[in-house]
Amino acid sequence: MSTHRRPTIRDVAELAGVSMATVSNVVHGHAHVREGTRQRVFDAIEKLGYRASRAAKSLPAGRTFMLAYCLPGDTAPNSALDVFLHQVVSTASDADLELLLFAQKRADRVQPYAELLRGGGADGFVLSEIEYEDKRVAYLKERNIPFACFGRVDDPAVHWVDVDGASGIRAAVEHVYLQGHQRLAFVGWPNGSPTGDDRLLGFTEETESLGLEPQSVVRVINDFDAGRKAVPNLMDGSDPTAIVCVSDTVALGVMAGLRDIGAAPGADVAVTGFDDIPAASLTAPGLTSLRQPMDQVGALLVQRLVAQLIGQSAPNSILVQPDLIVRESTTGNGAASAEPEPHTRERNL
Amino acid sequence: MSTHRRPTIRDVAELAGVSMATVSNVVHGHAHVREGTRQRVFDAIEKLGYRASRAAKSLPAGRTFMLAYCLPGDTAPNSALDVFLHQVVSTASDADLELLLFAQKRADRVQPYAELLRGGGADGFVLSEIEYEDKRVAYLKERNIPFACFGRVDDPAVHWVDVDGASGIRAAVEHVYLQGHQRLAFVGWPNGSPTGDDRLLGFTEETESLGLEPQSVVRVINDFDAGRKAVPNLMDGSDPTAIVCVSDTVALGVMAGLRDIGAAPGADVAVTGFDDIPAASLTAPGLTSLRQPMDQVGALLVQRLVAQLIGQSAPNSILVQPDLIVRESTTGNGAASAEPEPHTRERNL
DNA sequence: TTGTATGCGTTATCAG
DNA sequence: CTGATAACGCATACAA
Repeated sequence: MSTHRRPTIRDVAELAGVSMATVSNVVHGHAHVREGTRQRVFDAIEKLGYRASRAAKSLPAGRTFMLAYCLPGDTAPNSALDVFLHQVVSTASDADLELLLFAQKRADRVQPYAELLRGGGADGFVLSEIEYEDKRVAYLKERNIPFACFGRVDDPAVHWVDVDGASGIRAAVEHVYLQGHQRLAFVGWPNGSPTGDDRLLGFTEETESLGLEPQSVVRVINDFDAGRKAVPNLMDGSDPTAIVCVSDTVALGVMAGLRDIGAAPGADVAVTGFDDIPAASLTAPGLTSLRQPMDQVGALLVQRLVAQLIGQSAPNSILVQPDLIVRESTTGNGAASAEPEPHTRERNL
Repeated sequence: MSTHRRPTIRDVAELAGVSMATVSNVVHGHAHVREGTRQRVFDAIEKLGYRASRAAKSLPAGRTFMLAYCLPGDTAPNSALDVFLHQVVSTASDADLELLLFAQKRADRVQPYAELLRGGGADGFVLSEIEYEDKRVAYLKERNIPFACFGRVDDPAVHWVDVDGASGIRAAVEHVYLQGHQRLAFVGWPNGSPTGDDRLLGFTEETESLGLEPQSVVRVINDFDAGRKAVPNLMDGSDPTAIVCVSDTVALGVMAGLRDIGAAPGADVAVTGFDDIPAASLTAPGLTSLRQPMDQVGALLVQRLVAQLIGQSAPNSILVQPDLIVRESTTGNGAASAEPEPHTRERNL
């Protein structure tokens, strides 16, 4: 029928035959309350289905009991967002915090934060897609607003969690090396992205540490076609037998590029990616990749944030390790098993 | 330095030399205010960067100025969520509404809604993953709480937006038919999912309407391997030349299954999917699919919701059309161009 | 046209 | 141990 008015603390108090203050005390365990009244209050709460209204709590407390997260802007469709958000929401919920979502409409990365803050805001922010000299970090830090970053920040006072991309790529390099590959190549992103630079670093470090000659590196934007078109350049001189890529999207492009020039990815040339997007396991051959533990990251971020909110100290920066997922693109048997016979019939070309 | 206290309506009033009520009137355009004072108030607001606090507004208004959305539970990683949420958030923002995210922890689909509602809640809900006889729909409707569903509901009073899956599949069937295919098969989901049933309906309708014999149909869960394993059954008797699938995930599995038995998807057997997940364009051959206009859906849902909130009538149900994206899996030239030479060298097998 | 006073639901302070 | 009361920031009758 009609929307039943939500029960207030006064309703509970009347039903239990006590004052509002006593109800509040019972709920928060503040003062010592006689067991008898305590029980009556709990019964009334149960019976009425009472729960303190967020808005009413907010007002005197000066807090919102909400965390906020700004959706990444014009980036590519992000399947990891799903599990990330899930974990953020449910970890926040464990601390009785809710998650407010907002988005940026213009190019200005800071404006939406400022806007939200002016309107009552949130108790803390989860930031992702951190860039060098991130304006948002500066803005929030200056105002003493609690936040935690998914992505490293070069400031010991800032709380952040990041995936160890360098270590991930090192694992990939080691993996293909153990498969017998000596001539590797790296397809990276353009200079200037913390994540991209970090992953490239892992490649350089590990190939050096293995005593390999300097290996060829090309840089492309994070795009299937860009990866595809990079292959001819790559196979120009050094003829690598394994291509380590900065991302799955690029790696899948590279695989297509290899086919373009008549090479079988996985069989002729090993390929690795990063991120373990769904497509990595949905293609033949499957793409060896590095899975980011987005659930861990989400949980840790919120835990860091909560620690700040309750004024509890804790380590400021955490590096989590990605998991190497080995598939046929580096073992060669996938392409074979998926295509037991050569394609002989072709149409339309 | 320290967090500057947010300016209140009182600060604005003092600076402008008027009362709080006047400020409120100016902001809401309620009463007629003399142009001079109006300007002074606006100046003060501008200067102070004032914006009414959400919590303080909420209390007397009995509204939260927030919409809420419950993240889908244990479903597969959903890259469409990204653009969907983006659109929901930004459309809501156009109506000065924010989006609260929550999640369900247990099997009970209703409990998180009840919980949120008890704690102050939200002004309206966006629901997705609608099932037959959806408990949440019943719960919210019973309590007169505004909501809008992504997914059809068999109740003329309920506001919903859905993608026309039947029509999408009809387009796919027509497309492969025009490519010369007469023996089709459909790989669907198990009975009981509104979306799956709808898509199957489109297949049945269109093949009938084209005057084709009843075509074979198999049902599998929405899983790559399930699709892959379905192929042998499919090729048992009728030997279809085109396989229409209920989803991209299944379709990609089917393509792998075809390779398993030595058939080249795209060249030997046409395959279509649904959803246009990123993987559809990241494989060779590319997968012909149907793209759901998630941005449209998100915007329409919020618009429906807002219409309810301001008591404005509007059509309750909207069916949006998916777009057929034709790729090489139904034209045959993709596999060819991507693999100009047969794979002759194979390792490890 | 503008100002004053009250209430929204909660928590915290202070008496009893 | 328990109850009254002020305050949080805002909107809205109502008064001037």
